[in-house]
Amino acid sequence: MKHFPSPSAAEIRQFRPNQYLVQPGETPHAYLKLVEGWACRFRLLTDGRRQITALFLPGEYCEPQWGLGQAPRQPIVALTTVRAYSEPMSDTGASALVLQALVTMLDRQNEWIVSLGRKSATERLAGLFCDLFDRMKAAGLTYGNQCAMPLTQIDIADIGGLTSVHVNRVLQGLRKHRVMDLRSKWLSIQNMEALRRLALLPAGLTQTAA
Amino acid sequence: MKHFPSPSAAEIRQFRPNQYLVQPGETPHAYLKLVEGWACRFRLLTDGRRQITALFLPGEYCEPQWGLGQAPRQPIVALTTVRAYSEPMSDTGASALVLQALVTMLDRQNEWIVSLGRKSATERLAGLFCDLFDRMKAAGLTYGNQCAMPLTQIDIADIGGLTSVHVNRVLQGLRKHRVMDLRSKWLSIQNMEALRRLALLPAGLTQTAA
DNA sequence: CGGCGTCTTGAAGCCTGTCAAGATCAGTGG
DNA sequence: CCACTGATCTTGACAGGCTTCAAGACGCCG
Repeated sequence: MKHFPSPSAAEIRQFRPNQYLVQPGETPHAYLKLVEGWACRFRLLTDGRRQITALFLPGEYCEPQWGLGQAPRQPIVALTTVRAYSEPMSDTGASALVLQALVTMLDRQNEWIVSLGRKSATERLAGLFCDLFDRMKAAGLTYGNQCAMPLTQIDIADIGGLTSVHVNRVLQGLRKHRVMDLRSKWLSIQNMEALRRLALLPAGLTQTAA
Repeated sequence: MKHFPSPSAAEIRQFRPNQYLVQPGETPHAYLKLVEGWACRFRLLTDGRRQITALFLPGEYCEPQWGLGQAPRQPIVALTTVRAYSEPMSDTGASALVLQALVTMLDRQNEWIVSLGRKSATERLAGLFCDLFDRMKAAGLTYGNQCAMPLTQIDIADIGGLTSVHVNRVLQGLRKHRVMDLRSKWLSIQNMEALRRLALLPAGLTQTAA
């Protein structure tokens, strides 16, 4: 965790899986933008229940609200090996890019509240993988209808408010019906239309093989 | 907190229960700040399931992200009679107050994701009423350990991701154990410490009778 | 090759939902 | 002041989605 070799702060930091990018209460000095790897923010209840409240994918800002003088409330931990760019915060206020990231995060959290409150396990997970695939595509990291998906079933459970046992069963269902196949950290979507339908999303205009 | 006595735009608008303050896609011309009454934002799924994604109480800004060039994605409807102040948006960027409101909303949504994902019905509702009571207190609208609570059990269900039947049973449980009593749109908290404990919150420093 | 985390599977149970009916309450009009 | 109407609240019986518990299989790594 060496830093500040040069006076001008611009810098790439590297983290290993399960290493904290930031812990609650730390005062952040820069925006963190992921260059490579995945990270997540989460909350741990006293009895061990865990809920993941945000995922950060390559190209995305971690916690743009730091620019508004907000100290982190929840830890952020690397899910894979992560390389992150530390972008100095300007004193003159947050950039348009950062504010855009903030609004995107708000929207995403809103949708996730709807999922957790009113959708079934299958609908939730279908929606999750639609979202993640789109974000991976935005990062240029998809190959046809496939992309990396470095989450354990336990992670997925902690995103979806489920148990890993049930996640396993839902994934098997999706596999059996040829909707998508998630295996050894690799996602391949066989029927995007069906997946979007399951997620209760409007018909998708994404590319399909057929 | 009134300003802009000039003819230019400063204005109070009134809404009746179930009237929309704003619908998705409309371009907002001003910040809406509630002067009196409650409102909520929600999403309706095609099969009728409803999830409320935010509550707006007196003194609070509806949707501060409008200032960042974001069109509303979900409708906002009045739960009671509402009077709202239309605060003109400055072209020079969002005010510190509005940004503060934005960060608060992000935090609150985060907490609610944790509730919906990992907490039981009782824990969720206890947390909800703690939060609402604190916000009513901030608005100067509490009387001892009591305040107005103009939500139907159906509304509460749609906030908590539950059914109104189950909400009813949870409320009866809280009543029986002398934790709180919600009846005819009036909340009275008999045991704040117990309520906060149920909500899995850190010990509260709020006023108690004992 | 042993160990540890993850994945898979089965059986049993519970929290919450569904369905349905009656009670209570608020508002309206006579 | 009272009957009427629709929304909300309440209660009971039953069902189901998801969890819990437990054990075994698999895969990765030193």
